[in-house]
Amino acid sequence: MSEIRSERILSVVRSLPVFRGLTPEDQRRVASLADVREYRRGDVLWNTGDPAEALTVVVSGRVKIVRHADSGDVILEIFEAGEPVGAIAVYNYMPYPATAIAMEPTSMLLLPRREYFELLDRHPEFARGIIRELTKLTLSLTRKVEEMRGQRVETRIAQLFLLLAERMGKETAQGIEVPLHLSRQEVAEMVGTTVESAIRVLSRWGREGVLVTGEKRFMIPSRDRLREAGELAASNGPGKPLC
Amino acid sequence: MSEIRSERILSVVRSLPVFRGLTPEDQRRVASLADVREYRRGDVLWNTGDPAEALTVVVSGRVKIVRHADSGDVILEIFEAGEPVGAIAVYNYMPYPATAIAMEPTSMLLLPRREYFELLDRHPEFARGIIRELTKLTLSLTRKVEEMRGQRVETRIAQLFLLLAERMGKETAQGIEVPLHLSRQEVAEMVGTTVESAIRVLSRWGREGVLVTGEKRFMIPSRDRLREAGELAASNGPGKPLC
DNA sequence: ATCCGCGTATGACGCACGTCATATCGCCGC
DNA sequence: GCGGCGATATGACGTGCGTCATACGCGGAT
Repeated sequence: MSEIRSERILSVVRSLPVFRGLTPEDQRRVASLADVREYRRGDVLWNTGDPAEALTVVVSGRVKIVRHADSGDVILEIFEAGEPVGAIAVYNYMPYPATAIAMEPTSMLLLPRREYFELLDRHPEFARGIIRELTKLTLSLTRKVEEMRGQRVETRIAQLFLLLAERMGKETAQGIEVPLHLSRQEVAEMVGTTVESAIRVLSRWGREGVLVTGEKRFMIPSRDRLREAGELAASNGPGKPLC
Repeated sequence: MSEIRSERILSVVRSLPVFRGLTPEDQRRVASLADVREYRRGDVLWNTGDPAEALTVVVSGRVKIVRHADSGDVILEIFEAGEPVGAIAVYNYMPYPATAIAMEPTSMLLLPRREYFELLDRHPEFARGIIRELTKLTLSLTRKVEEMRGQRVETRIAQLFLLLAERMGKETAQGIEVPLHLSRQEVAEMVGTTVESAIRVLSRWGREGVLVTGEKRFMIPSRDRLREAGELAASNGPGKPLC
């Protein structure tokens, strides 16, 4: 029983890119100290303010990072398989600055902080991998700030889905498929608007065939049509009163 | 001449917290490889897309990081003395993702990438300092994203100045002084709005004595009054139709 | 079957704020 | 002196979208 479990954890460790640079014996050590946990959609991995005692890496599934503001929640980021979540908090002995929630059935690997630091010190390659992830995160936040400003809601939603298509889109016969179950509420939280506005845009695009919501996924028949739907807005006649 | 200069660079290196953990001989080595440059207000340190060939640390003065979007510019961050700027870009061999501009007479220390990496590898303490700065940056961006959403312009400007007061405010007889020369345009770019809106809010607050613009600085007579000016908005009667 | 809760959808209303136009006040160069 | 330029200011106008209300379909609980 426990044998089977530890065998499974070892294979999980081997499968994660962050641990690829380690020696086989270090991988075994990591596996012996790590734990794997399963979550269902909606499960809270941790809340804002919880102490960060372990490095958590997404093994499969997806996790959203949410900040609760008075004026509604904001989804800061979505992490996928292979990505470390909350590496910053663990590193700095700080409480988690935001809440983490599973968006689908998800399994996570947990590595105690102690061991995390040891790896950082002994394996420069591991450290670089972590820093690279931090970089991705920073750039993504940067882009988010830039997009948040001024832009119309339609534009932001279009950009969101174009980005998602780039990150996790699969080409199919009918266009690009984004295999992600996002509620209208979640879309709203990602672009910083209200549910109603998100619904209005998405249902209209659904009718127009620009972006079709399906069973736990979205379809983008044409990247270009989505892009221009976001750009030209309700611009009807000539003259450009829009920014 | 060159002697005097290198002497000066050495003292600069010694004065920067990031290099404090180094051995004296390493400090001397860093100083011998580093360079110091001076800029005036408005000078461009680098543009978006420029190759990042050196780690730059603010010695004195202030630098703003700007992203040029179609719909206007956005100020992402302001760096002060002691803080490394663009550490991410250098680390990842990537072109700078944003433009850096001096906001005041500013001097910067430039350390070639090669040496930067050597320090990272040989001095874990140095690496930790860098990661700590990255952390601060990430958290700051996180907060920015959260504030950008939904909030009214007044609220965002109030939060901006409360934050600045916290970061660089000095208590005086008339209140908190923020010794920073920000044009209305720059305020607008920091909170993601237009010059006109920023002007309207700031000039009104000036008349009301909530936030007074002075010669290259701002005065906040009362933190609380500024806070409530941002919160209650034009809410007059009871009932809360505002978010 | 009935009720409740949740996600989705759609309409009406109003306001905050972006846009455009205009004006004043320095400061600089000639 | 004058004209041009940039920063600050203020008013008028239009609208995107947040707010509120209402409605419908669906799954789970009793």
